[in-house]
Amino acid sequence: MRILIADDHDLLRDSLVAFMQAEGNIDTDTAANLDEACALIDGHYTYDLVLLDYNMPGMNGLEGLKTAADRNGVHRVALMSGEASREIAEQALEMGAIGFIPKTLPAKSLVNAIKFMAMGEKYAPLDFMTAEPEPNNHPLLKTLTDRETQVLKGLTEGKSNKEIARDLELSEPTVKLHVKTLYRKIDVSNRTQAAMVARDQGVF
Amino acid sequence: MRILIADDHDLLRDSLVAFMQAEGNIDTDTAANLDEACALIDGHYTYDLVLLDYNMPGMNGLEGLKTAADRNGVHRVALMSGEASREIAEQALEMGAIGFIPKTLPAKSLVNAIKFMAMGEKYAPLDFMTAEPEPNNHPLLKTLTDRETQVLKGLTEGKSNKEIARDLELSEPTVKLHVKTLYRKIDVSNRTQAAMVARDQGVF
DNA sequence: TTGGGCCCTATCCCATCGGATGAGGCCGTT
DNA sequence: AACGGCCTCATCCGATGGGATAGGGCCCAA
Repeated sequence: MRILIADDHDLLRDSLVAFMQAEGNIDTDTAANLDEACALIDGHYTYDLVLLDYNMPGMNGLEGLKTAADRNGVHRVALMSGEASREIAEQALEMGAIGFIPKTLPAKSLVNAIKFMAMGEKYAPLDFMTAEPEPNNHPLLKTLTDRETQVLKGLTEGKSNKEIARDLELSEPTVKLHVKTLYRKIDVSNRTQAAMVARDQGVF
Repeated sequence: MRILIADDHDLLRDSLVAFMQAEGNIDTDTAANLDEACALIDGHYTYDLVLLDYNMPGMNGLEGLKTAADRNGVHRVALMSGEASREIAEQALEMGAIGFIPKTLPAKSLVNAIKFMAMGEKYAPLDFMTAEPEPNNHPLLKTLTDRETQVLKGLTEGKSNKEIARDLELSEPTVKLHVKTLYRKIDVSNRTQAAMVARDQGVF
């Protein structure tokens, strides 16, 4: 069994390799970015599993997943990430990834998941995938009312007031009011800044 | 010597602990999020170094750094991150962090850096800090001209066309032109969407 | 030299946004 | 009962944004 681990974190990569070797019977190659990974994939080995980090040079979100998955001789590609959300995991699986691994997993589960996928099984940690869209305890949202939060979400999606109004079944003036008040609360002066703040804080 | 490592990645945490123990003479506590870390800090141990992951639950950007640094008995706090940019590193150091560690460091350097900081020295990897604001090979920017790229940067900062024009020493109509054309190129219909796309792709 | 790409500027138009003001309804606490 | 918080809607205003159109300049390649 041969797997390829692509991640730009030296420590994580080496730790994983050590663990996999301890399992015996598993050959592990590594790459520090997508290009290196692709070069190895195009090489003379066939991998039972290609494990890609979501946040590594060359990935550009889920584009890199497609890039790697479209190569000859690639059977199974899995995504690995430290911070990615359920949505990204779901998108990856929809795009044909055989699995998704949050780096927050304990080492043992991590190794098991990799072996599991290398054998052709789909894998995604149940508790992670079934997690509620999170109650969102974010401090920034603490200061916002329900409506304001909904409106802010609309802003982060680049919607106009009119669109937000339609989606929430409100009148436009009402939306504008919420917009204005939430500007004051998070201390910004236009919708783009509001959206960026929300994104920066990882609210949604 | 006693240090506290706070990171939500089980594997990374355990690996680091193993490495530190192998060094001997270093007691290492761990936490999986900021709250746990703060609880330990408030406990009966005094840490020579508190190492915080930038992307862990409770951090909310650099807020968490302040939260931890403001506690009693905290001498030295360092930030650790897998993907953070130079700017964040610089901000952290400005805020009083004793160091910044990219997780992309080889294990050996990582351990040395931690020991270094625990002894009271400031640390930041030279090649990382002095790296150019990166030529930015991002594919999205490949399709944009220089001016469009500059304008897009302005958009991600939530600026108005007028502000962008002033900053770039252009007239407002010119900025509007660039804005319009870059909308077409990245297939969005307003500035907020453009800003979000740029942010999602990690362009700036 | 004749394009074409990129850059700059200008004007005009309408839609949208940001903000202020006023008003009413609902609900829970005081 | 009175108040405050939250939600709703309306009208009006000036500023900004999105888009079209039209012009000119520069430079490089065909």
